[in-house]
Order: sequence, then C-alpha cells, then structure tokens
Amino acid sequence: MTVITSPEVERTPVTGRERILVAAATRFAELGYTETSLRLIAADLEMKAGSLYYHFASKDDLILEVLHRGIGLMMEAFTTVELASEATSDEADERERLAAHVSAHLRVLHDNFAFTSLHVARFRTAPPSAREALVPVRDAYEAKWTQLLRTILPRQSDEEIGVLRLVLFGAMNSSIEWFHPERGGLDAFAEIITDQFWYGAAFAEVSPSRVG
Amino acid sequence: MTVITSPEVERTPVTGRERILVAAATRFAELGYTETSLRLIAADLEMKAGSLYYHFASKDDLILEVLHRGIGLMMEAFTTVELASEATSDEADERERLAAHVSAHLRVLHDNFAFTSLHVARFRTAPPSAREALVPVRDAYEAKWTQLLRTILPRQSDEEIGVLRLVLFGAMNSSIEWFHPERGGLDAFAEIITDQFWYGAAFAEVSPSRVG
DNA sequence: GTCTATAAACGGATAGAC
DNA sequence: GTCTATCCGTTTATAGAC
Repeated sequence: MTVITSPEVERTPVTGRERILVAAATRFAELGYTETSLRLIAADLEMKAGSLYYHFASKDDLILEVLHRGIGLMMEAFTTVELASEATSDEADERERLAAHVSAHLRVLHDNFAFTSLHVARFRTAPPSAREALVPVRDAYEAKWTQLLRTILPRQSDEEIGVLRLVLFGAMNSSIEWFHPERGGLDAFAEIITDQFWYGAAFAEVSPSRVG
Repeated sequence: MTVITSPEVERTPVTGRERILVAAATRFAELGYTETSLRLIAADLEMKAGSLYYHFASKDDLILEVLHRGIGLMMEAFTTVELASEATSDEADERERLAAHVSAHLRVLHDNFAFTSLHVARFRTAPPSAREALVPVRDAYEAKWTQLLRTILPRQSDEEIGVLRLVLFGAMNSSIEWFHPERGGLDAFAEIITDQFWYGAAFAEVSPSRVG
C-alpha cells in the first residue's frame, strides 16, 4: 500500500512561533487588528493569551511581523517575474510583460491571503507605529510598479503614470473582497484585469490582434 | 458695507443631533468604528460621553445613521445623472453617459467623505448588525451600476459585466485613500478614470476621436 | 513553554442630579 | 440637554508557579 501525502502541504515541522504567526495573520485578515484579541488567537491554538508573550513581545510585534512577511512575499513575486522576463527575451511584448506581473501579484495576494490582505484592505487598522515602519517597504514595492508602467507606457506623463498605477492597484487589490480563488480561475481573472487595463472595457470587441 | 457670507456654507442652524452625527462620521472615517470611542466624539464637541445618549440610543445607532446617509447620498447622485441624461437626449453617447456617472460618484464620494468613505473603505469595521442592515441598500446601488454597464457594453457577458463593475468600483473607490479633492482637479481625475476604463491604459495614444 | 492570577486601563451604557 | 458618577465587561501586558 502507498501512503497518500498531499504534495501541496509542506511537512516541515511548524514551530510554536510560526504557528502563532499564522493563526494571528488569519484572524487579523478576517477581523482586522483591533477586533482580534490575543485571547482569540490563543484560543485558536488551544492556548492561553499569556503564553503568547513567550514568543512575541507585544501585539504590535505580531502585526509587524505579519505585515513584513506580506510585503516581502509580494516583493519576491515581482522580482521573480522581473528576472524571468529578462531571461526570455530582451524586448518582450509589453502587454505580456504586464500580464505576467498582474498574474503574479494576484497569485501572491490570494495564495497568502492572511499575510497580504492587511496591506491592501486593512492597512489602516494596523497601529500607527506598525504602519510607519512598513511605509518605506511598501514605497519600494510601489516604485517597482511605477517603473514598470513607465517602461511599457512611455508616452504617458509621470502624473498619468501615477494615477494609472493607483487605478490598477485599486482594481487588483479590491479583488480580495470578492474574488475567491479556491473556485479556480485566477489566471482567467488576471487576463480580464490585464485586458481591461490595457485595451479598455470594450476589450472583447477590440480584439488584441487588431490593437497590438 | 456688505456682509460677506460664504455661499458654500449652509446657514441652517445645526441641531445638536446633526452636530453629533457629523462629528461621529468624521471620526469613523478617520479611525474606523472600533477605534472611535464615544468619549472621543463627545470631546470633539466639548461634551461628555453620557450626553450623547440623549440623542442616540447606542453607538450602533450612530454608525447606522451615518451609513444610511452615505449610501443615500450616493443613490441620489446616481439617479440625478440618470434623469438628466434621459432629458437631454434619447440615445446619448455611451462614453459620455459613463463619464457623467463616474464624475457624480467621485464627486459625492469626496464631497461627503465622512459619510461615504466608510462604505468604500471601512465597511468591514462596522458592527455586523449595521452591515446586515445596509446590505440591501448597497445591493440596490450596485444593481444600478450593473444595469448601466450592461446597457453601454451590450456585447459583454453578464459575468464579464460583473467583474468590470467591481474593477471600476475598485479604481474609483480606492481614490479615497490618496486623492485629495481640496487641491482641485476632481473633474480631470474623473476623466482619467473614465478614459482608462473605456479606452484602456494607452488612452493618450488612442485618441478618443479615433475610437469613438 | 505554558499555565494562573492579576494589574491597569479603557470601552459602552445607565441612573439620577441639575 | 448636559452633567457626574458608576457599573461591568474586555483588553493588553506582567509576575511567578509548574
């Protein structure tokens, strides 16, 4: 008989600290920072609130580490696509380059919902100290997108690029409120977002081959 | 000598109840529901927390009335544009129709920030009871937009229309996090949003006259 | 590493004086 | 209509036993 193991589940032993971090992130994503009490996080792990302080100095420390991992994952996803597109062709099709980044952003967003959703939907619920610490890291991620858009839309002014980046972020990030990737179709969804952004709402009527 | 009065400020005497409502809405918009204590709202009005209970039965009552006014204002703005476009021409240009609605939505959003921003950015911070009460009203507003998009994009499937509405909402509503209308330029901003949604990101290269 | 117990502060809400 | 005073629950965080 063969032992059935899920290939998707990492079998690395989850340390106490990591277990707490995941439980906290999950509740923060669900309820927001203030609404999530340490008692609730502890209860999810069948522990008592006081025990958490052996692993983390404070609730602020918890959210700070969750936020850092979240933006770290997003940055990682971006640079992975960046390196891959440099490797394949020196001057790839611009729409395809955008599509790859949109897909990667949506993928990392939804696959690590607990760690990333706070950034795009509940950042203001985090305490000011945590927000301030994260701003430089978030700025770096946003700057990468701004640079990407500048490259693939060379005729737009810097002001327009800035607005377009925020519009694209608004479209992509609002999806965490309603898109459920467990039903599948994240790739198709990424295509719709990309086509809408690139060709406009009437993209179904304006065939890509005609425009490109 | 003439008495200078600001034409923009309603000189209607603000009743105690209305003063409290505005102060509460302002703080809810700034800090979210949970982070805003009744003691803080009262302090803003140089009152004591207990006094608020003469005007409102509970904190839930306060947020409920704020949310109702917010969605009411948005609904009002939509129907105003709807009636106006019916009056002017029987089959107005579709992009222009969309532009008018986008402009109205952004206008009402930013001009009544305290009452509307909770809907588009902090709805999840409201208590479940208030959220449930508001869902039908919000659904009605969203249905109006869905119907509008269905009319001006007749070739898109219902599924695509649904995604496009959410994408448009994401783009418009995320603006409350970063767009500051007091610096002016809301009309120009509405044009960028509309053009991006309609013609795509390269709208500056694809001139409207060429596409229309 | 986890527990119990508790400190210290803050929240919404009520009662009754003025 | 607004105040003071207070009740009562909840929260983060700490101290010390095991």
